[in-house]
Amino acid sequence: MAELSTLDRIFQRLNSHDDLGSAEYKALSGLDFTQREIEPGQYVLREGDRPKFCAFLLNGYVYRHKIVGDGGRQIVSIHVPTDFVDVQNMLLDYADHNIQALTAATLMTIPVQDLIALAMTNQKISRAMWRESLVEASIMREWIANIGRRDARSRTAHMLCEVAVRREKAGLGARETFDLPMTQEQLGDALGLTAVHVNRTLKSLEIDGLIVRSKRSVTVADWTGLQSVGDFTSNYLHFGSSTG
Amino acid sequence: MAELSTLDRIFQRLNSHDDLGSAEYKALSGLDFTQREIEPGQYVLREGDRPKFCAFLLNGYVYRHKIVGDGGRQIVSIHVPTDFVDVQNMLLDYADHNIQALTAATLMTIPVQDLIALAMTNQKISRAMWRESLVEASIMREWIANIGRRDARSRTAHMLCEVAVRREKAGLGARETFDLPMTQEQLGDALGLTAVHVNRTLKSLEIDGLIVRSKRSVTVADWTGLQSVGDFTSNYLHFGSSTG
DNA sequence: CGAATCGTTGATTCAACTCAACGCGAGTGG
DNA sequence: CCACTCGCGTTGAGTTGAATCAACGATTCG
Repeated sequence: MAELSTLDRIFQRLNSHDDLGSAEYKALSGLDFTQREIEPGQYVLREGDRPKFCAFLLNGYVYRHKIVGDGGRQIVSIHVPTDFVDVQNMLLDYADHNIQALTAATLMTIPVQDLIALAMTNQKISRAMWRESLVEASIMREWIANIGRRDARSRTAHMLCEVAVRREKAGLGARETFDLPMTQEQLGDALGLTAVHVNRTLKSLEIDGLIVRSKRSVTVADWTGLQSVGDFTSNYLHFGSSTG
Repeated sequence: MAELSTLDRIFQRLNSHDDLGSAEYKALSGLDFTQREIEPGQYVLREGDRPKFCAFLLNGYVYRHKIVGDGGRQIVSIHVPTDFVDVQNMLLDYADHNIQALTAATLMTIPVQDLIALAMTNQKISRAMWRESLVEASIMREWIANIGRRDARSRTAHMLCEVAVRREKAGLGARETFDLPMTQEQLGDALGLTAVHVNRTLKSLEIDGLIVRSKRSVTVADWTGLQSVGDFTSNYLHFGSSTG
């Protein structure tokens, strides 16, 4: 498979939501893209900021989080390449959460106003971007259920499955080969657990032969088993377009 | 204040997201509305169903929930009158969650295809509905943080604050007078707690003078106190339009 | 090579769950 | 009109999953 251009990747992503044509491709190509390299831990947007750019993630991991009153942090979503990391804020006056790089990452930023203007004049793009935000919301609902109703083992397995499948869908390799470079502290913040308990939970999953760990990375060893422990199905990821 | 017609209420709701004009009012009035009365516990939509209608809630409470593998239930959102209860599903091929009436409720249903068609031809309506769905997503992020990072007391107080404020915003009376007719079982399913623990938590909030309970209803006794215990601010509800 | 960050493990505590009994009010049927 | 049931709320006792506290390894990086 030939290397895809950035524009192709954005087009392909939106095209997965709605059937786009050459008019849309042309319209997208007219956007004012800026490539931006960010370092691990760097903030893309802070709570309270007015969003000025919408970003398409080309490389690396990015996550969004909220800080609660006692200083606790909750990661509310994780983004893999080909995700838009800012559709959620596009039409809102200020960000209700922080966006931060997990690893070194490459973003393609687009001025929010331009993107809104494009969506307002192109139905298909509007529909595709809207759908993108709805699928994200569906993932959030699953996270609510995951954190609210599954125990640590199941919850952790579920999250690993989700990231594995989303990476695979994005063309980043088979689900069995994915790599998740999060610290146990960060995993805890995503799962509503403490780092210590994440450590014990991962160990337990490894002992059961479901995952393999080496250094700071996790690999799936037994997909079926992990899926079963994690009570995971990919329905809520809504692969397949609205017109299909 | 004169009684508002259903159409006025829908217009007003969308107008809170984006400045609409008479063209939008006229377009909305052309929609094929059907009023539908539903009973407590009745399903509006089931997981896996293909959404055919989008509903505007006129009266009563409605909630959405997911069932996890071990039979546990997690409520992922609660709706008060003037909420749209189905924008989340509009562009998705099948529902990833259930929608059920909490109390007797009145819905105004609109065929999904008609509403999409309208949005695709009217930028302002499209933008307003899109924004409606983004605000809902913001509420879900707050729920993730609430369930993941706050203890039972704070978590419960936070949810009470949210419903109180959303009801007030919808013109259903001051936040101190709201009534939440949920069983403790249902509250538990919304908060990721058991009914027994909800009972103890509510009791504790009442002893501290933050709420008053009588029969199956909760009233706010000390708003400032409840807000403080619940670590609640209304930022994430994004009152105020995108153009303001 | 030292410092800092992150992972690992054990001991202990605690918040929330489970189990179980009982109370209460609304509705129902004899 | 009372007895019965049923669903829900309340309370206590005991258990447990996850948090906390604390120490020590391992890894990375300047």
